[in-house]
Amino acid sequence: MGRRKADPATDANRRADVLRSAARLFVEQGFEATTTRDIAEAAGMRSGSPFYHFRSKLDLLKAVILEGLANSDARQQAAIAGVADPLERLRILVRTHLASLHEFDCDSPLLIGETRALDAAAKRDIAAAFDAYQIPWQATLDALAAAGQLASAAPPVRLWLFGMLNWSTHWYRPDGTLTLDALADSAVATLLGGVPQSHGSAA
Amino acid sequence: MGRRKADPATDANRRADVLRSAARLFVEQGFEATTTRDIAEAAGMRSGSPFYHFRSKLDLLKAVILEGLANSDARQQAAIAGVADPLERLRILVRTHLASLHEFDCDSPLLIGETRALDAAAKRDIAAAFDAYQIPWQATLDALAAAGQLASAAPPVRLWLFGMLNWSTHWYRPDGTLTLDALADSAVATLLGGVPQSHGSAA
DNA sequence: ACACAATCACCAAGCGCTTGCTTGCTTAAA
DNA sequence: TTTAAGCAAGCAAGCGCTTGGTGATTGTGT
Repeated sequence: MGRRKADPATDANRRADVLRSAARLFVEQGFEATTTRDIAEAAGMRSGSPFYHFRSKLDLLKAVILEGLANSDARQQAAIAGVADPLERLRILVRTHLASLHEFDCDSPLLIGETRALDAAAKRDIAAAFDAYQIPWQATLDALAAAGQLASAAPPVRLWLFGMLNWSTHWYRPDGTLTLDALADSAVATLLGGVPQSHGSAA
Repeated sequence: MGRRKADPATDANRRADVLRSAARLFVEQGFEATTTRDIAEAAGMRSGSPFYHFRSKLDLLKAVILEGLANSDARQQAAIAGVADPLERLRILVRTHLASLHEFDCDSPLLIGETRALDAAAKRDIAAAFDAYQIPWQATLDALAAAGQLASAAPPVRLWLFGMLNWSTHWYRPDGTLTLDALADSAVATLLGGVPQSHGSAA
């Protein structure tokens, strides 16, 4: 029994199934705590089959992170397209970033912070992709600083901002009362030091 | 050959040696990537000996985190004793926190973010200790908000702040040009939205 | 149109190694 | 003599990964 389904459209996406199963498990329990058998089972395969699509578990991790970064970048570009106001752009960037972090129903989640196991070469590739991801952020921060809405847009500010947002995976629970919209507003308000500005609902 | 050294003062601290070796390795390579054999070797023991002092690897992790939290709390309390100005208190809290994160030459480092492997009971104990650690922070933020130096001291603000600082383990390199003092100034300035205020040196 | 080779995607089985942890014993100190 | 602190050896389980084979699909020559 070589395969289960005869639908070629489904068959062509089996590699993507492995990728997505791995992504979800890596998010939920971390890279090291996830076994390749877990991934295979989640994708409806036997224990050795993921290695037909990926050379090693580390290769799989690298692919998951790069694909997550690419998808997040695409969503981000689409979201800020045509938005000129830097403050609105910042809010959108923050909002989509939080979505990529917490709504892993979407194509593929952001998995920064799980790169420790990777070798230097893989880290470099991921860093390059992340640099591209950050370009609109720095531009927006620069614009805000030029407009006097932000005291400084020096590089550490961007890092602090990403720290705020990325660390939210350690405490934010999507099933709680705080929505991602409210979370985004709060983050932007905290960074800009102003009074939280709600968008359509009172904060 | 039951032991190597006959110095009783040294002997009494063998358990602490295991603790410290584990702490350093957990910081450097993460909990899951560190084997109990690594820890034993770092402490100058055979592979099974750590289990005389700790029931399990998870028990060891819990002890490491709790001791790191307790030491950091003690350093923090000592640092802010007698400091009345809330802005200066914030800077000291941030500075000592960054030191606990990055200078693991000190007694025992902060190891938040490695709790995933622990069971619910251990997580509760650690959360309780961390709540105590956060008390001076919230008080200081409240004072700053009352003084009009901070727009809001609502709970998420404290979480954003800890996110900023804790995430710095992913990018800050102590051997770089940026000192911990400058880092602390930058973080405080970013949070308060003002111009970075240097303490004794130009920023 | 049809035989047939090649290929794709996967399974069944398991290999070699590492892991956390245990057991029985030993030595120095109290 | 008893206890504290550790060693030497190893066990059972689990790990990433490999191997050889198999049915379905695709491509090719006639």
